[in-house]
Amino acid sequence: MADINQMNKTSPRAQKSLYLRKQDLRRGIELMFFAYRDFTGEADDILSRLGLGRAHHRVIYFVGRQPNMTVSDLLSILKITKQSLSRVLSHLVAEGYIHQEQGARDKRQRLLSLTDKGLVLEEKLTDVQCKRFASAFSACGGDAVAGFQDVLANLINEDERADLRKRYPDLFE
Amino acid sequence: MADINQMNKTSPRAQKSLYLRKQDLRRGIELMFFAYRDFTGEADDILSRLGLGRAHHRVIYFVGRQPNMTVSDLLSILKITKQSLSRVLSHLVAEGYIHQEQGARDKRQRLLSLTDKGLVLEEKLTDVQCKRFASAFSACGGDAVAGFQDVLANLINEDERADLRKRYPDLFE
DNA sequence: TATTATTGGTCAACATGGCTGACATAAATC
DNA sequence: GATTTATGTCAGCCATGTTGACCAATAATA
Repeated sequence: MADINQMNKTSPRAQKSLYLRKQDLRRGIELMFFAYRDFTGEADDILSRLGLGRAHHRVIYFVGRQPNMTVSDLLSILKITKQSLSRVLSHLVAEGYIHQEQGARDKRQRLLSLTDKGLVLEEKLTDVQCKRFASAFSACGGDAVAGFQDVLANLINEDERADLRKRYPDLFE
Repeated sequence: MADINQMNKTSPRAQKSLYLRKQDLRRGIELMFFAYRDFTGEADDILSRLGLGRAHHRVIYFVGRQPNMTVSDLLSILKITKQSLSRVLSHLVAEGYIHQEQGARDKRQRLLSLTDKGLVLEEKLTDVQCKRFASAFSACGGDAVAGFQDVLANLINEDERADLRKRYPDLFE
């Protein structure tokens, strides 16, 4: 596989679908890199001014999305160790962004939710990211958005996709 | 903006395009998070067994894509500090993944290219990521791929997009 | 030619956010 | 009563970003 691009040009019979050529797959890799970087950039700036990082953002985002979730829930979404999460979560609780209360059914559980302060920050962060998406979506139209969602969903590991489908039924339409 | 979803349901006159509702924008955020994590996961595993990280991957990838690029070129693509790059790049040179030679036009420049060892690793890493894209693209079809590319391109900062268009004319079709 | 700007390297220090391992505790469950 | 589960905590390591300071070689220019 010295040069698949070359192959595609010189050997019509080996021609793949237009979107499965090596150059198209590489474009996917590159677009993901650049888009993800800019997608997170603005929020990172806001966070850094507050002494917070991207890890804090993830916690705030997912707790905001699903109030009263447990630490376990969060761990299985973020797929990091509890020690890593603990550091970030403790900080957010200490700074008053996150409120935790004992679970009723299982008293060991800490049910996590955003405080008012946390909610304000969550809205601010989600807002800048949503604006970016709104702008991109508007520029591309509904069919492109559907394709975007479809491809991203299929980039997710299959088992993880099944888990997510259960947890967030509306994530995949 | 207590609850835009609620608003969309209860106030038909405030209804936005189907793909610009808050829930759709949030879906974009979430899909990006999960897809990016899994997109990088396999490569990260390969790299960690070699004592390398994602930062090394980026260098290997972009040097592989554009041999004989300079350190400056790489810095403006990766958008990290030269000190950060230096650490990673020195390591890759020491480990024999990257070859550097003095620039002919400007003797200060180090022109970077992959060694045979570097090329082997680059192909292995690119291959696992390309396979993921090939699988996702196949599952979704060409229209979805076009939409995917279109949306990602529009998520990139406008000025950056212009720069990229000059550097990699084929990145945006 | 002398000065300035560019390209790049280096050293030191620090922060974030992953990781592992070990151990503690309370509550639920078998 | 014993075991499993949910969670916390402490200690340390590693990768990868940051800033600031400073140096050297080369290129461009006044």
